[in-house]
Amino acid sequence: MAHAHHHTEPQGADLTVAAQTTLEKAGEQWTTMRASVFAALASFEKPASAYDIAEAVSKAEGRRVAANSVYRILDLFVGANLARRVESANAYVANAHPDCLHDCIFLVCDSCGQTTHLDNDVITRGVRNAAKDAGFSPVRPVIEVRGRCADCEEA
Amino acid sequence: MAHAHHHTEPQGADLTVAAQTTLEKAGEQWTTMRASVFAALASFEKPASAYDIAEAVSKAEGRRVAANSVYRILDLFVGANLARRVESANAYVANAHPDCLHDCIFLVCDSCGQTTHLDNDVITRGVRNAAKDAGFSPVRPVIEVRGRCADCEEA
DNA sequence: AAACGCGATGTAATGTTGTATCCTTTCGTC
DNA sequence: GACGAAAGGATACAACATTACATCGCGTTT
Repeated sequence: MAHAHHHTEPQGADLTVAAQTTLEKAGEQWTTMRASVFAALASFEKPASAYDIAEAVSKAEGRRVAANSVYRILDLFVGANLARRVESANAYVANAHPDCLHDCIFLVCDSCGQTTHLDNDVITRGVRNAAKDAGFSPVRPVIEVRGRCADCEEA
Repeated sequence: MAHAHHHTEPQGADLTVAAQTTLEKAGEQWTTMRASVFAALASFEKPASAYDIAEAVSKAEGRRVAANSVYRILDLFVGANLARRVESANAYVANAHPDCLHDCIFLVCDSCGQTTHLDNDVITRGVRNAAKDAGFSPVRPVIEVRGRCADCEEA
């Protein structure tokens, strides 16, 4: 069944603590580098590319951080559900609820880039089932919608 | 409601004729270059990148065809519904039913790359409605599933 | 303490995907 | 044939992603 929970968005410190806890529970280390990447990722209000993050961390640390280090850490984060990749934008967003595993839906505004996150288990279950019926198994749904957000529409 | 139609896949000549007809009906020209790109695209049984296609056309024509020409034509094709872009693979597939406009769902095998195409209007309608309810307004759903296909699973 | 294994990170190079700019060709129309 | 518009070619570059290999820190073994 659909589990009920509030999706109020934790900010700043809370978010980071949740991320650290989750990562450590998964048997991975919460290093300073990982903390920096997570902080940078969380500081964007739009999906950020690996290069955006590399640049942000570089600036924050006063040293050059290479893209591939960022990619490695982002992959780790995605694997641990601390972050998600927005496929249609080649970019990443922090996941405010790393302990909550459901598939999600991203609405990406083509005009301003703002991305909102929906959870709709009815839809995602439908997609999973459709894939399973076609013989696919294991399955990772990618459900995104490109369009114009309400703010950009009225403008 | 879901419209009923058979999705038997037209092959080769039929597919090309349908593509040409549709493109011309849209007021665009069916040039030799476009025919070559379409033929190359249709000749792959998996989603092909623009560079894959550039290479295939280059080989077929015995001259160098640059990626940007291919991109231009693919964009045209996508706009006219002759082809579709698989976002999670940065690649394109020919659309066997250019006259049929519904949103579609791609199942992409992470192991062999084979991609199958589903139509499920119940799901796509759900996604469109969810986006609309969130204030999004023109809307282009991207629904893809990464996983392992039946053939790769049993192996 | 020296040697070792191992995970994390750094460095550099390279590969892949996508756009921008400017120029030439083609083709319909007059 | 002259002309303008659409198509395509050439080149460069920007953005995204991976690979191979070196190094560092740290706990364990000897």
